[in-house]
Amino acid sequence: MTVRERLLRAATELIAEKGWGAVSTRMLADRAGVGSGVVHYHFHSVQAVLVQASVGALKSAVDDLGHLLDASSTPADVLTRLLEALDGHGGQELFTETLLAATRNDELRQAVGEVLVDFRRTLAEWLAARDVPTPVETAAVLAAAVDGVLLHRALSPDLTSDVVVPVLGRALR
Amino acid sequence: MTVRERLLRAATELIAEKGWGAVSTRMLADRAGVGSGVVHYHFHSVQAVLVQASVGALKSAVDDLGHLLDASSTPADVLTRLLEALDGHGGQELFTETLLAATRNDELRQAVGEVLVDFRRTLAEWLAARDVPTPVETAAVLAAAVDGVLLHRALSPDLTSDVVVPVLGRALR
DNA sequence: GATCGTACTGGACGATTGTCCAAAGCGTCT
DNA sequence: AGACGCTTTGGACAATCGTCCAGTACGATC
Repeated sequence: MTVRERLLRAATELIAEKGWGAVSTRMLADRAGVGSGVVHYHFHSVQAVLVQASVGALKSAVDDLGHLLDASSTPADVLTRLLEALDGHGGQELFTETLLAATRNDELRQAVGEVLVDFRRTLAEWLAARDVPTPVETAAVLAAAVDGVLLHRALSPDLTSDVVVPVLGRALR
Repeated sequence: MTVRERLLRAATELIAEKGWGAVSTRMLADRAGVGSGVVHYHFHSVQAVLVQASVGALKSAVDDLGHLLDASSTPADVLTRLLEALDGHGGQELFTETLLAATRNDELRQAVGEVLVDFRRTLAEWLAARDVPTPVETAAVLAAAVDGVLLHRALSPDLTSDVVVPVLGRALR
């Protein structure tokens, strides 16, 4: 793994652990096992590291979600896999932190917006092919609802797939 | 308004604007229109201001939501009002930031957890009285879904109540 | 009018921040 | 061997951070 990749990896970990606003140059360098100056050699600012790392993680997660949809047959199936996949893929905090940071950073907002539109379109097509009513609107709300569930799950672990899937499943009929 | 109250108000504004980790002593004092030393006169740390302010805002929002439930008759009605109320009540960012911070602060986690349990119980009772299936689980998922919608709405303003209510409404039948 | 306690100010303190840079390490080519 | 370019290091720099504290302002009490 190159130093650049190690820095991006460190960024995704630290955003989830400490929060977007609490990640510093030296934290990144320490976690990546390099000197502190190397951060500004590969990136032109700390914010740039965070943006590239979080957008990269978001894109790779949405890619996985695309493959996941192909392998799913029922709405309950896709909900279960969706929750599992996002949970594993860097943790819920990373995505929430990124969405929140996108609220305050125009460049990030645009990049995240594109990824989100892409995901909603893929999901809407899947829903439409299975005759779910109002697929476009349902996909948009579903994406948001899943994010909310991941966030709440961090505080109340009893919000398992067993609880979530039947309820959200009712919205997919 | 007392200086203490002005500081708490400033804290809720700044958490939403800048993010939990980016609120500083002098920011708080400036926004409240007081000298910088006064923060540690009324509170024993900056974190304490943020915790008290965010928990207070959360409690008052949940209180309003309780009254709101009394005035609502249909599930679609309660969804619409819920989204409106939370949107106005300090903005979506404040609540998301608070939930995220609760992930990293034990004292805050406990306080937020209690408020959340309280809200879910109230909502579950309302749902049960209207014969919505699995009211407890539905209330938990609904609370999470609404939070997710508010977060996504910050990035894609097209996620209006007109779009959200019909979809989530399907989960309440 | 002197004294007292509460509320508040503004600056000091050491630690940490983002950014930049001179120097050094190191493989490749002449 | 020498020169070159890419990568990395560790420290310098001003700015800002959280916290603390000596000193001031002011109404209430004696």
